Amino acid sequence: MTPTSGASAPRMTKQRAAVLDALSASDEFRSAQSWHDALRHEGSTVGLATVYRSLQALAEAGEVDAVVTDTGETLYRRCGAVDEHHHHLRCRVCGAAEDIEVPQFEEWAEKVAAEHGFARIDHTVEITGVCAACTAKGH
Amino acid sequence: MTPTSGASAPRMTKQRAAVLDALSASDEFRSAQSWHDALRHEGSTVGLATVYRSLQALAEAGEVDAVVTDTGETLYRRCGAVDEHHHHLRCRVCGAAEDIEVPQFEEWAEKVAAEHGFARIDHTVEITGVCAACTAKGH
DNA sequence: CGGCTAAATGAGAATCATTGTCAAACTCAG
DNA sequence: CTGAGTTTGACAATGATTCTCATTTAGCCG
Repeated sequence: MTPTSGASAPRMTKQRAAVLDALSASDEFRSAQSWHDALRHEGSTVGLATVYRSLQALAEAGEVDAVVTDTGETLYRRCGAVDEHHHHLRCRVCGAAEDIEVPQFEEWAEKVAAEHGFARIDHTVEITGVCAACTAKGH
Repeated sequence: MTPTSGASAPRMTKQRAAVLDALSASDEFRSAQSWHDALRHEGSTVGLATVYRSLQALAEAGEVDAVVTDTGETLYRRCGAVDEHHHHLRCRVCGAAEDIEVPQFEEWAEKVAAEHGFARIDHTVEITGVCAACTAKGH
């Protein structure tokens, strides 16, 4: 247990590296299963469970964004800018996503939460709609 | 199909009434399964599938709020005020929720979406934290 | 550098919430 | 009251995610 040392870093295995690599190669939101497919197509033999484990670990470490869709699927994406928390505008037809910024939202959230006695705040802001291309197709 | 008539109102069966009733008796966020349990304890014989169907219908009709937790479970709660769209501040330890209002958020969302060419906007704003009571307990 | 031990992996079974199926029960219009 | 079309309920099916466990591997020790 070595209680004196801090949190131990996870081992760097080739499959964990592969997941990290795949994430870095694209900045789309994709499900764990989808990332797994991508890895398989690149010739990797990673198991689905391993992809899930890696993704979860990365999400906890704050290195990837994780959003839960309304169907219960969890989507992951490399978190480009660690320096600033941002939000998303997602097309509910084609899935395309764009980053957006919500000015003053963080401060506002902190303030309201404090007023209600809440601590350790976290928040989710997702805006969904139908993008121009999909609207043109009649959606 | 009767294309001339508008959307037909769903039939009012005793099980649908029971679901509505249960929802009205409490304003907590609970899962479909949890509501089903509650109904069974009240002596109702509603089936789980029926509870799911009713809850979905109500959510689509805007009569109940539905939020998806980070574990993929969908929680439902009677929506007190139909007149205004509101958001929630939820304790991630004990589940308590309070309604909050986000001034100008709707307009802001519309504007940003329009700038990106998106239409038919919808949004989710959830703030989670640890409430005073739970913080006191060491969480 | 070779060995060792605990952590990580992979294949598939298991789990959980939710949805689909279909015959039987029920609502509502006439 | 009666018929036609909905809705229901029991249970199977699905789909995503997690667990199990024997096997492999990373990283440390000598």
